[in-house]
Amino acid sequence: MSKELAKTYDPHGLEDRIYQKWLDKKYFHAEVDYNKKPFTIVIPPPNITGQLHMGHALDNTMQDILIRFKRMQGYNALWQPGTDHASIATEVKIIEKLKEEGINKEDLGRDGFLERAWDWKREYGGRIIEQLKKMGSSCDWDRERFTMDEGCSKAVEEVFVKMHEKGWIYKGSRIINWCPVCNTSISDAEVEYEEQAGHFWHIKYPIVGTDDYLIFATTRPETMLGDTAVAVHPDDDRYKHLIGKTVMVPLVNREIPVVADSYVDMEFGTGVVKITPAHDPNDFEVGKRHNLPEINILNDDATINANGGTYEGLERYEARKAIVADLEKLGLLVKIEDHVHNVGTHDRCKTTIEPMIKQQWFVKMDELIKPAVEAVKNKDIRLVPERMEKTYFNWTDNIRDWCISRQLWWGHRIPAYYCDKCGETVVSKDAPSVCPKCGDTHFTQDPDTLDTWFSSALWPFSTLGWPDETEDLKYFYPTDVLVTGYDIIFFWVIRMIFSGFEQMDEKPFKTVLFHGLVRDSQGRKMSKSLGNGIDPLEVIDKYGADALRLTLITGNAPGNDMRFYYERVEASRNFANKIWNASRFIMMNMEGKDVTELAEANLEPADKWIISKLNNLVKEVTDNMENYELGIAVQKVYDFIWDEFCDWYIEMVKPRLYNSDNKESQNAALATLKAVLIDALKLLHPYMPFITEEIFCTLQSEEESIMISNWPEYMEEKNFEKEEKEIEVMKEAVRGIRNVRTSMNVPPSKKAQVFVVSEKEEVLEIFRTGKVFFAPLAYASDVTIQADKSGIAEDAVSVVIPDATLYMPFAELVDIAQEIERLEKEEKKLQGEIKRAEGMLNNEKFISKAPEAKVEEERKKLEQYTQMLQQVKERLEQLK
RNA sequence: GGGAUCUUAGCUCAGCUGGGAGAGCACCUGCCUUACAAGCAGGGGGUCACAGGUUCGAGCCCUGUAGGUCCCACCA
Repeated sequence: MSKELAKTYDPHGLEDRIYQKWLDKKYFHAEVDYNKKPFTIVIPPPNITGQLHMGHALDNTMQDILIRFKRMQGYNALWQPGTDHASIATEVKIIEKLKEEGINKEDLGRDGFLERAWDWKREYGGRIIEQLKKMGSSCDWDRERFTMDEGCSKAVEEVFVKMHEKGWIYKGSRIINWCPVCNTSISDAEVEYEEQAGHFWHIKYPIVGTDDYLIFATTRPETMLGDTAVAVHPDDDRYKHLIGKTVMVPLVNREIPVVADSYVDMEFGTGVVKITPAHDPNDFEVGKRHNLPEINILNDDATINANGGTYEGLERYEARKAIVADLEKLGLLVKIEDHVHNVGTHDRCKTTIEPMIKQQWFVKMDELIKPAVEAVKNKDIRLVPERMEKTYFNWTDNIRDWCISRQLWWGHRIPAYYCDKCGETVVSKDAPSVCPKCGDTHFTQDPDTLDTWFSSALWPFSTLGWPDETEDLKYFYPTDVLVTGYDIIFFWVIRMIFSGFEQMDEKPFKTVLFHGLVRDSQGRKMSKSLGNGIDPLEVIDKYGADALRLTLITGNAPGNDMRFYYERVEASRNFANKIWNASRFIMMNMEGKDVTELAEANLEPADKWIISKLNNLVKEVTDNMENYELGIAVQKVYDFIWDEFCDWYIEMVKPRLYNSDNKESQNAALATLKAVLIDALKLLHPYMPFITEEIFCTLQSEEESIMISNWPEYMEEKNFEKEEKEIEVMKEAVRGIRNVRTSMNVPPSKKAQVFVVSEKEEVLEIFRTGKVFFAPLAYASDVTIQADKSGIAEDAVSVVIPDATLYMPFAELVDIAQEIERLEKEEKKLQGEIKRAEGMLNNEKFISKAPEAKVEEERKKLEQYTQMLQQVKERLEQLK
């Protein structure tokens, strides 16, 4: 007894059942095997705080498609999964949760807090993994990793120590971006600039020893508390004489010099800039050049510190108000202008960041970045789409040292120890026992943790066992493709690349495939605050993972954003239903019959036609997929299955199935149906893994899974050009007849006799062979095939196709005028085509410059249209 | 300020190295034809943003213009 498919397609239950089977069978698991070529993808590790969103759904669908494709092609496919500790994002979440319990992190202390964090990880870290499974992701879950597990931590320490020894990781006092809410430094990449309406305060500082003033404009008047100079351009005639003089900072009464620096733009504002080295990156540079003192006026929470004198304790914006008011009282405020400017905010919490000078750990970038630039430049690493290279180089060309220390608790603690006695710094994997400088044995570890991207940067090799020299590493590294959104090029992609070259002396991956953002139906970013996010799990629940996956891939080109709405999911679901029913139809017809293998000798033209079509499809789809054109590839499979296979082939073959007299013909049809369906399912499997598996296994109960079956291959012997052309003629004839019938409002129930007339014997032969299916498709009561028009009623309706004319004499009188009108339209169309072809062929330059094949093609078309036009004209004359 | 990208059917988008404009949805007409009404058959609808240029030939290549989106820089 063969299994049966349920009557209607319903993904519920089916998908979970199948996924469990795959897990049980260990199909996702990959082991080193030198008999096979490896194909490796490392997952962009989702945050443990995360919930699956559409971005994940797209990202993982793409990866799964590639992995399944390569697995079927015979590669040893490894999809390495895992999660990211996401230091700051997670820490913020945990703090929020603690707040609900009325606890703040300091109450718990570092160890207590970390305990809670690990609890969190255990509780929620697995949630997103379960959600990825719902998508059908064929990750090797036996290899699941976490950026803070033992191995990854070991890798982090190894890199830190190594790079420190090399001098590429250093501790320094530099101006960094400070988030006063998260209370930590952040890297340049984490600063998001946001346009804000602000003001320009025009302020004057008295010039010492004169009654004169220097006027300048600032967007942040409160920083005047930390001013240590004012700067003018050295060539500025207005101010040249003041260089070297001093001005008085009001309110704090500090005398500061007027310095000359070409950083000042003479054209902008008044040409005078106040310099606050401790709170502005540019001023910091100016300060360094002129040896200016750096006065920090802010506490970590962005309140004014003791250096702010009477303003101490005020929050930064309160201080601003107070200072402006006080300046006004002193008559030092000239005017206030509206001013729109970009304000740096922390990408996590949107707080306005505060530039501050702090001791932090940095990664020196200038040398490190070189091989990463080179690799992309010489295409050793391929970015898809190529235009992403511009974004990439834009970053690498302007790179600054990477601030990697964070004043957070959740993360990799910096492996630096300070001698309690002499303060000596020792960087090492393990706590040192004796101070190399003073011999003391007491150390305190650096309290800071590392930027979360520091460990993600090592992900492609740390997950394969590095720093140990594992077999996995030797075999699976470098990985093949990285699939990710273009929004994390700077955060992650670049950092993985330079880390790969530095640690492994080899690129981390050969190709980076970028996708865009999934937006809502109006093109807006899906976000929590807008509440416009569509939950992928809800979509899966309603329509199934296959439908969701197909929706995310169709019509989507690499690197482009896409819009998501339910109508598209429905279309995908409908396609699933289509395949389901076609398969059901085929199985019903196979029921109780011994369908043999395909044997070319028995095949009829229609069989060869569809086999040939499929054969070409295999080639095209494989090519597209190798080129990461996933959207194009699946579109072709969709068209083939729906249009060619279902709407044409199945319909062509029905008469043979229903007529059991000719067993051979029936068997050939069934064998073809089955073979073509199976290969089509295979092509579709990477995109819609569940439904294809279900049908595949039901169709042939001895096969255990489509996901470990062989990817179809193009075969020259399956190319039947002659039959392809023949069937196209038949299709043309059927379409022509259907058109005419519709335009004349003839209902399908009303059959008509059809005469096929052609001077060409081979054309007549095509129709003789295909008569069985031609008749029902063309709603013909009877089909007569002959070389001339004898016996055909004068007023029969005619359809002209290349090399043949079809006639339909209807019993009732046909409206001759209408028929003439229709034929005249046809005539006009053909004349247009002829004119076009003649135009080209009469062009001397076209003949001489266009490729031979193209010219020949046009000649053939011209010939054909001329012949068809003649037919139409004859008919017209006859009717008139 | 620099850069990327988009502008194609009513809507959302494909369109590979230049060689007669496509899909899905929506719309109109006719069909419950024994796989499927989540369907079948047919249909309407596009000076491919605009202006130049290169070419035998441009949706595709080049230049410019307009509008949208995004990234980077951050003139205080």
